[in-house]
Amino acid sequence: MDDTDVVDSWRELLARHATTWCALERELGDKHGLGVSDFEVLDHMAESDHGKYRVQELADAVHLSQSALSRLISRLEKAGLVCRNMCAEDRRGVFVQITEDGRHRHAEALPTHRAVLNHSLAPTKPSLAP
Amino acid sequence: MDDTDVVDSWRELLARHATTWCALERELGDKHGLGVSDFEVLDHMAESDHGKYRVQELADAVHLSQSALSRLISRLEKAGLVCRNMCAEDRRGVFVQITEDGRHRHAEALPTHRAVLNHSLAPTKPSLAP
DNA sequence: CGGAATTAAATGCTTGTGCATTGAATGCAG
DNA sequence: CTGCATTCAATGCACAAGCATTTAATTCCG
Repeated sequence: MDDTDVVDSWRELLARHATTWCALERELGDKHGLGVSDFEVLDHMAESDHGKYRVQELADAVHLSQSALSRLISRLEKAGLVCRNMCAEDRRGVFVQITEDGRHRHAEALPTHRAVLNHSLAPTKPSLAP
Repeated sequence: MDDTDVVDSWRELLARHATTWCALERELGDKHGLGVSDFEVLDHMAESDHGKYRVQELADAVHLSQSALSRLISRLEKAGLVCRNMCAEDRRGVFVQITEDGRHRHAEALPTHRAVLNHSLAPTKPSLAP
């Protein structure tokens, strides 16, 4: 049994992750004033129409801790991209909802996001070179 | 042209990264008192015999900024796993070298590292199920 | 040779993150 | 109904990471 395979693919994963994340951070930050996690959250919320999410749900989606997400939401809320709503059935829970501004910013940033991914993730996907 | 492919593979990459990184952090931390980046640096230095590396070189290897690595080295140095040596040819440069203790800790942690990778990264590699 | 531009690494500062705790609301058992 | 355990989200706290700056040594060019 050769661990080398796994180690290699882990290293490659790390490299791809670092490169892409970094590029996203730069592009999204410079052009739209968003961090990668910010975008990821908006992206998730923009996907569905109702747009009501529990904090923990979002935390799982973007692979952040509950506390990190709580603060992230606070920042987005302050920026007006998201709002918190009391949820009637369970009053300790909170519904996070994307605002119109949020949808707008997300829509603006989306092409940038896709572009970076295409540029940064494409090379190793299918072999394009004949 | 469908961006969905790229987006999906990015999300999968994020998920794999988060899961694996998290597991490594926990296991390496609990069992050996090492962070993932700590291990990554030691792992890199343990590979070669001479074991002399420039700071920037290591920074590239583990995908961290130069400043982050400078402090990381400081921590490892304080822990006695690594030492800094003046490099004679260029006196602003620094050679970082793994110590015997460092090699020892690395050797101890290596099985844990491999185990986590095998467990956490295997599922999606080759299809084992017939 | 001497001064300007460059490079290596360290440090000040700010920020995002995780862990642990807290506070509030719910659920469950007696 | 009362009390205890559980759950959701927010907050205190500590820390690692990146950016910008600093300090020191080197290189380049006149």
